[in-house]
Amino acid sequence: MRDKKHLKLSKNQALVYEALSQSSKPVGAYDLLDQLKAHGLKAPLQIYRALESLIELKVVHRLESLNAWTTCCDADHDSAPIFVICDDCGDVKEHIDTGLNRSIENISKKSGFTAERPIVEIHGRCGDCSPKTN
Amino acid sequence: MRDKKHLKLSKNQALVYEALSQSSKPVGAYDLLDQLKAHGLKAPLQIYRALESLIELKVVHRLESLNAWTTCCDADHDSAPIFVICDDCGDVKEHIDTGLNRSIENISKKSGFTAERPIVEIHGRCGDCSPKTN
DNA sequence: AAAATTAATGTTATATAATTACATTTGGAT
DNA sequence: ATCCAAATGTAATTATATAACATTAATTTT
Repeated sequence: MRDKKHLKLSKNQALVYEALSQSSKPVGAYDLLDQLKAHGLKAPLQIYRALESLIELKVVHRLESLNAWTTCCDADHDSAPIFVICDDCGDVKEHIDTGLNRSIENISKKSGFTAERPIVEIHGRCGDCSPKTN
Repeated sequence: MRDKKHLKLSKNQALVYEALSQSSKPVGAYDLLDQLKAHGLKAPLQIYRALESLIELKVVHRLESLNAWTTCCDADHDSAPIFVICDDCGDVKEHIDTGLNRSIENISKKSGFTAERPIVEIHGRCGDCSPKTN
């Protein structure tokens, strides 16, 4: 999102967005709640609602395979976000790949399907965590 | 998996696999439990354990974005299973696509990543459920 | 500025999904 | 027959997410 800086977020949205921004890794809803209790938040729903609107605004993504959320990279988001997840160190990187997007379109077209929310989460080992070493 | 027929499954594994086979859609763990109570199963863990081993055997997949499981199609499973999910009628189809697999490999290679468990779940509308109609 | 509307919040309770811990049984290998 | 690994049984608990209802804040319309 180009104008993350210019977004006017509500109090809870801003708190949740801040917390996600400051984490190097995706964060779960209850972890967010724990952190934000210091700021007066008390109930899971406050977190879930903030996350929902941040996703709507396209500044946050949910990682389905982790039950966790992360801030969006700055890329064009008509295209599918691709997450590469190291199961060893927990590092997660967001990618954009035109080839993969084309494949999704091809697969959809072939079957008369309309892709609206493509989920791509690639689990494995990052370069720093040598594969097959646990 | 080519020899699904020749798999020797344990009692609980067979029950869960049967139940999944007979469903046209992915099924949740507690739904499976409800169905299989008639056959004597009583606790969630019996379901989760059976599912775990069936995944190990590569005859069942978990759909991360649905918290549900489905039987594997017959395709080659060195490649990533791709699920196309209609959010209207709930229909789910498994695809194999060499292009998409190549993309995953490319993305991985570029960043020194080793892909071990690629998750691709494309949500949208199938041909029968006209898009933008809800 | 008052009224109307929409978006966001607060709180409690509940629903849904998955795992931990511990004890026991079964099936196949040696 | 003994051993070992895999599978099972059961209860309790943890983790994740939503429903329901009441209230407040912000924005738009008049």
